[in-house]
Amino acid sequence: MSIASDMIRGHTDTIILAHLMSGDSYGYKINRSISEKTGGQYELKEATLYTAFRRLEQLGFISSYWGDENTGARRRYYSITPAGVQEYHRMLGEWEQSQRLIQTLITS
Amino acid sequence: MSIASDMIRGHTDTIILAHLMSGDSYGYKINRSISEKTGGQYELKEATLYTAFRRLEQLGFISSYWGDENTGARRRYYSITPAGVQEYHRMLGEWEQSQRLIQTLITS
DNA sequence: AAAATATACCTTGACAGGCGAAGTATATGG
DNA sequence: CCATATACTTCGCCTGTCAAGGTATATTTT
Repeated sequence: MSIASDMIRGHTDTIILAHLMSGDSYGYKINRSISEKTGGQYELKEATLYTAFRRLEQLGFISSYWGDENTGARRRYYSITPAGVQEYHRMLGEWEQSQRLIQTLITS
Repeated sequence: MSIASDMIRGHTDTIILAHLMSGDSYGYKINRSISEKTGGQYELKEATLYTAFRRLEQLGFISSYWGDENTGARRRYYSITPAGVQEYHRMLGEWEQSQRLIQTLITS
């Protein structure tokens, strides 16, 4: 990972929700996907990822169920809920806004 | 303040360095300036601001001296150091990079 | 004259998120 | 049979933010 964690902090949840917008998935795969999408420049740490799942489920933004794999390790799948979809859009809006704000503030 | 702190987190130091790029200044004024620049949408909390000053000075990115006001409250002025200027440019680069990364990851 | 407000700085303790480290379990390739 | 890949989980530390409280001086209001 080459990007500072504090830059991503506050976006972890949105990144996960974004992935689930394209359909149910599970932890390991989501992390793989992030790594691929960024050309290996970024990946969530496992502890961070699974902590985020707990938090998002707690908040009602995602729900989970065990997959019925008959081979390999068991997988816990996650679905985004309607509240999660709404939250995702809200977060996107915040990103747009904060992006402009930060740009204003860090260019001297 | 209407913007989530976690969105700004990781940029506090850069915001301060950016301000000092335009010349020496002191805490209260910098915070005012941030508030004005963002139309009141964002302001650093005092504790956060002064913690950041300590951190940046510790790291050698800024240096401080007491102003010689003969009226009003005393002011501690801050200067950006050469190392701070370098760090500022590095941070700007990180911002460009992470901005692209986040954009990639949060748009489904 | 007293009280309120603005300027200006500082410290303490709590909290939340990220993450290193370690552990559990199954399947596959050498 | 052992290493590696897949897949999930928990514990405890670290760091940055911030609410709350404090100090001190000058101006404005009552």
